Amino acid sequence: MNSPSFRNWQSVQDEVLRRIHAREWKPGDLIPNEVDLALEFGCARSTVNRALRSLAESGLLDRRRKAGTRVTAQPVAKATLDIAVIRHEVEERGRKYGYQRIDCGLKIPPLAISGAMQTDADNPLLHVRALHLADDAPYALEDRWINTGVVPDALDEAFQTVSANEWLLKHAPYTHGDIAFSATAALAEEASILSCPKQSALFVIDRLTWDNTQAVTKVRLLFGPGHHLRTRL
Amino acid sequence: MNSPSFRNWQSVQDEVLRRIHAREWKPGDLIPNEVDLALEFGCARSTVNRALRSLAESGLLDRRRKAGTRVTAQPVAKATLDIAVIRHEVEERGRKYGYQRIDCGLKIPPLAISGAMQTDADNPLLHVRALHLADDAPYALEDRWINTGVVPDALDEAFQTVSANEWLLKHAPYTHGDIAFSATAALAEEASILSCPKQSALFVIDRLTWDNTQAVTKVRLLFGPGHHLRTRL
DNA sequence: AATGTTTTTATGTGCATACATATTCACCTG
DNA sequence: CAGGTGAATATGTATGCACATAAAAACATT
Repeated sequence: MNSPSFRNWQSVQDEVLRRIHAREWKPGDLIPNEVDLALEFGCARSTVNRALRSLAESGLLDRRRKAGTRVTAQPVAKATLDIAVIRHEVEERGRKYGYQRIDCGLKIPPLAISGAMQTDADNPLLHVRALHLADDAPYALEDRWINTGVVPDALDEAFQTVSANEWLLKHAPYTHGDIAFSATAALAEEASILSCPKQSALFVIDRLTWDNTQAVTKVRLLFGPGHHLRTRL
Repeated sequence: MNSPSFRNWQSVQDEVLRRIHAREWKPGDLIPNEVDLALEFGCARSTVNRALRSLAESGLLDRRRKAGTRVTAQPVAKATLDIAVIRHEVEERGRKYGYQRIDCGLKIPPLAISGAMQTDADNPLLHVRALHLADDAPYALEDRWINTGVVPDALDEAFQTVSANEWLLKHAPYTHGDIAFSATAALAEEASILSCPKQSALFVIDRLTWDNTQAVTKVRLLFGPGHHLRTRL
């Protein structure tokens, strides 16, 4: 029973992963406690702790004080999506990025918008629409409302060359956000902007960004047919 | 300049977050090193390390040895989606879960499937189609191919009452998976199963699960119109 | 049996220290 | 000046120890 040196937390983690995967420890099973594992692996308890904590964070282990550590029965796969600036997203795929502002101006928003952003119904917000291009073809249509009460500087911007997407990241701090993915059929105008048939199935990302209790911006991104959002898990 | 006790890593993290958010440390800025921060906060370096490492994991800080720690210029928002078993997903929304198997049998898969799964083109796979219901209304259509070479036990299952979704999680180990989200227009048969109009925009999740180098299963989930996948960031 | 109290136990965290490792930066050499 | 070399430095991690904390389990009390 030579223990081939599990002296760093990565290798401890690998070994634990191996045992889970090899079903030596089955889903739902209680695994040995940290002290015993440290003894077996010939390392410090804190090293084992680091490894197990990391696995718990990624959802493979369930840990509770006194109750011990067990293999998650039905691991909730955690797909981590990287929502980057659209320009980066396009360039990372090796395509040329392009940007066209469509329109921009202060407007009283629809009730659905002021409601979601919790602003007064008669309070005008900055509305910006723009098209993101990849290799000169339409990539995504951005429809955004900006709370000028929170980001007054946005009023001085026309978003002609810099997308609101990027400008806001640089100028508007935020604490958290809600994001939702869905599918919708292209309306006539949307279809014409994205140069796709009317009623095409579009991939949608809705994002609402908050600075503590105040909504900063609400954006809807419509992606042309065939768009895929991929990740690993 | 009283330092009101930053003696645990959470409060250190909160304070760092506050400074980033208050723009005392702006995007791109280099922040003080761990030793200095530990001194300022009156705690051990390892405590500061824990706090900063955690922030780096969530993408708010960029850390490099010797180069130091800086506030991420354009934070890549990491949206973590929890992809649970569909039954749990439905029940968590407080709705009644239902399940109907549509069909199930060994079949030679289309080339697109055998190609993606890297199985021989003439190798039959187990094909299962099923409908998931929420409050007796169609919720998601599951179309799945199972590699019986990897999960031979699946042949003994008819998936009449237990969904392949759940059965596999319990019986088939896997190491990793690819997942993709997109939108598609409902074909005639899909529309009829989901009882929605033909050509409706459906939300799609495609998942391909691997056990090391062998594909375990490939599944396509079609969600009815109006479905949203939400998360926080 | 129902309820409240104490003990036990596994994880969670903090600290001081030491050493590892990746980079940068300054310096040296041809 | 180009290019290589080595010192300096910030983060990364392992260790041993101590104590905190949650929660189960054992025990006592009514």
